[in-house]
Amino acid sequence: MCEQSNDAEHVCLCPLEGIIDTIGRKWSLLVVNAIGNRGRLRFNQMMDELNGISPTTLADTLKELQREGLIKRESFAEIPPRVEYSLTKDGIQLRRAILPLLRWASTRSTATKRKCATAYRKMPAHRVERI
Amino acid sequence: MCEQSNDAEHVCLCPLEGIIDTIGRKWSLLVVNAIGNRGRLRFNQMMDELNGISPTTLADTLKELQREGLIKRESFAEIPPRVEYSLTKDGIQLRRAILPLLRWASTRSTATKRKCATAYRKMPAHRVERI
DNA sequence: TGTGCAACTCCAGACTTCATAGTTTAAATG
DNA sequence: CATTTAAACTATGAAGTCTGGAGTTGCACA
Repeated sequence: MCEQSNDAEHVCLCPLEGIIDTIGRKWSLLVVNAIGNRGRLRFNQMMDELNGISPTTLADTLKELQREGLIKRESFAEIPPRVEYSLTKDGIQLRRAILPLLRWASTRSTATKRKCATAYRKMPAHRVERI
Repeated sequence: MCEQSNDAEHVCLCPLEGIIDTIGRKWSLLVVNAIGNRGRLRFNQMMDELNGISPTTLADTLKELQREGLIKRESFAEIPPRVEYSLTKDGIQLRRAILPLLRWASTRSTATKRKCATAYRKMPAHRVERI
């Protein structure tokens, strides 16, 4: 624990202690990115975008992100009911911090696998880049 | 699956499909950063730096990162045996891509919790920044 | 009456992580 | 000669997380 350490050279990683259980979840960062991608997103839209996530996990992840103040949930009293998720200020900053990681993942994937290459060429840059 | 989609507008996240099981692990990114932080690191050094990880998890994570070509393992025939881990070229790029995320985590942590503030002030910048 | 939508919840089984204890090897120590 | 030490793990059993699919709720619309 760094609060007990008096070694000035010690590299303390404990800023992550509070947040690791949130952003360490398998899908957290991708959920944040997906929401930031579109501005606002609904549950089933996320299910479509995040290929492979289960509704249970998505629900858990959304609750956790909301608890940490990274996303905002708004529900509208309509029939059928509608719920929209968007990023908070903190969430927007997190999303900005994730972008290099996602770019790394894309370049790696296209370099090593060559799958989805055409789909990528088709995709307008602002879809990935814009906040 | 994006390879079957002919919708040019569809935002495809499948570059992540191959890598999500690796970087989606709870400690993967922190392990990569810890190694990059120091250049090369040994098992027990990582156990010290990554506060909270268990040896089982660390071993699994290292194997997975190695399998994906992100880190390199070198063992020396000494007594007691010594093993050192370092980043590959790919790993170095990944680490670069992670830095904004870690910086976000630090600012958030100091802003919201005010723990470890002195420890952070003590820490020389190059310990976090250098590759 | 019946179908459909939206946002979930529930469940069982699989996978991941946790904490702690133990293994291996041989030099160094008592 | 017996014990200790050190590093890098492995073993174990329990707890937490993820998966995939089915079910829930409430009301509009056919």
